[in-house]
Amino acid sequence: MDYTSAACRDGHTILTGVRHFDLGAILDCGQCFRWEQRSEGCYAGVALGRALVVEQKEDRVLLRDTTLREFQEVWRDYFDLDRDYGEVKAILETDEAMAAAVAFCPGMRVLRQDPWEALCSFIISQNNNIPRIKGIVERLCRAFGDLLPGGSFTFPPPRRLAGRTVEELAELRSGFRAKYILDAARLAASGELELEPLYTMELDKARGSLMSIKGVGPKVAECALLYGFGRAECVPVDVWIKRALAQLYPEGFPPAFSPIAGIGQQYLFHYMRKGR
DNA sequence: AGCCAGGGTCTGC
DNA sequence: GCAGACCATGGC
Repeated sequence: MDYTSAACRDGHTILTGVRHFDLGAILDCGQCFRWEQRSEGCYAGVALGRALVVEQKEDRVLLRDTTLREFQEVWRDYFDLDRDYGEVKAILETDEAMAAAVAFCPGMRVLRQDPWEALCSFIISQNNNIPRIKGIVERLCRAFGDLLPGGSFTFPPPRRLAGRTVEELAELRSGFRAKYILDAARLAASGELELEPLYTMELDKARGSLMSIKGVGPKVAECALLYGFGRAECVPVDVWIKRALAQLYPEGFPPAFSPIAGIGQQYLFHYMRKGR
């Protein structure tokens, strides 16, 4: 567990002794698209149907207007706080190149996001850049999500999108991805594609299942599994990771990485893009 | 103007 | 199986 204590004061939950946790890096490294920086170390966003303002100062993390119960039931898992990233990094640091990536951003973590949101967001991500992905996702939520107190919107569930038309989704300036979003929503809403089993299904079966969606190839499937279904073995290979693999790991990642290779991928991705 | 952005599909060999 | 055209959009 990567924090010492959680306590509620004046309606806010305060975590102390938080380790291996760099809020800014976690929320702005291309794994999620619904958080905006408000000020230094302070971010506002929506996840799992709830709005949150969260702030980090050194080893303390403040979750505004959050009961202890909500922290325990929702955010503790979302921020992957039950995982000991000391152990993860001990494995990764046995490798020289990965040790450099970890050293560049020791506070990186992989979030446990809502599966549908992760799937849909990474469908939108294809051949796209992060600011524009965020824009499309935001317009999608404003158009079809539920209004929350405070003015933000939830991510619309499959049922809500399944009845839309390609034209309506294209109005979000999602381009050629509109038909893919719709196909995913219809499959998920009809039950033809069940998401819940993908948490535990044999990996190659899960990959195949996701790739039955139009517009979902190996990269998007891997992203959905890693970020949405907590499958830490999954390694999305985009152009950056492809370059890194070619240069540093022509034989692939060391086998010892396997159970947490996807987390290693996140350190490496961030290092490749933002490091030096 | 041309290239790139956390890719995938479709076609032709 | 694999290369190449094409796909919408926006920033640089």
